[in-house]
Amino acid sequence: MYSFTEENYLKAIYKLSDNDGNGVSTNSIAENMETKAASVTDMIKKLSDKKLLKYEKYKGVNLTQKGKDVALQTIRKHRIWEVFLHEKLKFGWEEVHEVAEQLEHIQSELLINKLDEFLGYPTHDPHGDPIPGENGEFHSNAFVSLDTVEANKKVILSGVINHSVPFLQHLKKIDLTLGQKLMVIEINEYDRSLKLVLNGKIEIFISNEVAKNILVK
Amino acid sequence: MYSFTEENYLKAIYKLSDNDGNGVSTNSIAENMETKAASVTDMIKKLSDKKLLKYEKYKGVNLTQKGKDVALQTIRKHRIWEVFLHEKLKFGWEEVHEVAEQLEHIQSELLINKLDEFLGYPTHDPHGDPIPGENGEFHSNAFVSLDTVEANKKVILSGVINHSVPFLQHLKKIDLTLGQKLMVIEINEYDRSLKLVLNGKIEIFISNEVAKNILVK
DNA sequence: TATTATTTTTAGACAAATCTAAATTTATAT
DNA sequence: ATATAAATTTAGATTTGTCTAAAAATAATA
Repeated sequence: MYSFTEENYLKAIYKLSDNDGNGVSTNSIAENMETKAASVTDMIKKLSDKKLLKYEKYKGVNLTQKGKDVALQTIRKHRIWEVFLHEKLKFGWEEVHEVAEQLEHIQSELLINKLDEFLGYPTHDPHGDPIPGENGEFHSNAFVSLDTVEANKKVILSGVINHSVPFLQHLKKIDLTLGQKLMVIEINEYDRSLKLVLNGKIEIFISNEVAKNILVK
Repeated sequence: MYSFTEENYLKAIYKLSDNDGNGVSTNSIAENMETKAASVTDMIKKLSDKKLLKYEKYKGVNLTQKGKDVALQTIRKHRIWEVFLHEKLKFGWEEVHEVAEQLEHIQSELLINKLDEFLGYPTHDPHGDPIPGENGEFHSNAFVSLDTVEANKKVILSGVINHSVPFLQHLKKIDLTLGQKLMVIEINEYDRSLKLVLNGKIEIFISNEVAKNILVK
């Protein structure tokens, strides 16, 4: 239906959209996709011809409903594959993204639906990001950032904001993985670094920078 | 490493090779890949430059060891994915090929090895074709065609020669699927059609044409 | 507001893979 | 052995996605 490249553009534009009506700029797309602005202009024209987005010269772009649908289905496939890689094939959460970037472009409705069923209809990927449904609907997750949690309240690590490989590797090393039960037991006044207790036993310290990038519920 | 298209050419040439030193003809490749001879010539030159095959004008091509390795790894990936689709996602054996044609091109050594482990190191795909190992080695399967089996000998359906969707659908409809235990109980002298008994219970008739395309052990 | 600076677009070129039509080579048949 | 047929290659064009360099539009600043 749509090419590998078209799907990647739509996904990038979707993620860059604020839904405030302000068009996504050519440069921001180019930066996000690690390509040049001239290439983006070319592709934008093509996607506009296909009614996947609205484009006015020099004004940036906004996805149409059709464009959003394609983006959401691609994100859905990406995240379902990530669950498969993590849960079934035991990939680390820092390893799943790269492979899922390829798998998300496999064309087969049947495949993704059967995979979804095989995995028990997961609602979140291994980074805690919600998986859109077949019709693009999100069950919003209402997670909060760990640096806003009050002391002595039990929470569960449910997602991350920073998805970078080094960050994910760091968290894994200090046993902060998805589903981890934890409690903030001390908030340092000076730098807002935190002392946590994991599983009611081990105590660890994390910086505010790290805490800001962890989501809990 | 190699493009989608390059892998497909190498796979097709591998399958068309007799290993008798006779080059594979341009036309046979074109026919097999449903493309034009001129396109094949272009691609052949490219693959020859990359030392994946030996090419002399008007003499056809032969894969080098390097070319065979790439072809075998692609076939390995294809067949492992077919097992996954059939065993885990419950695709019919007539449905797996098309999707595996896409999945075989995903680039990740780690992925295919972890998938192989997840599936318990299968030796054959859902059509009974052997799965090459990591180093391209085959455990040859020594199956025989059902039309050569003597009467009253218990055998197990272990593969097919004809891989077409209609043929596979037909077999499934009459309960002839991989692993089915059966016995030839009557061989018609006139047209060499067969009467079979399945699981020691149900009796069915099949034509010689069908029998020739079924492999048993 | 006039002048820079930045962003975006256009123009033209390139690489990959394909095609058609024509030319060339090899095979076949009288 | 010569003519015809079949297979293969070349030449030139096309599509998709990309790029650089230059031009045009918009934004920022003095």
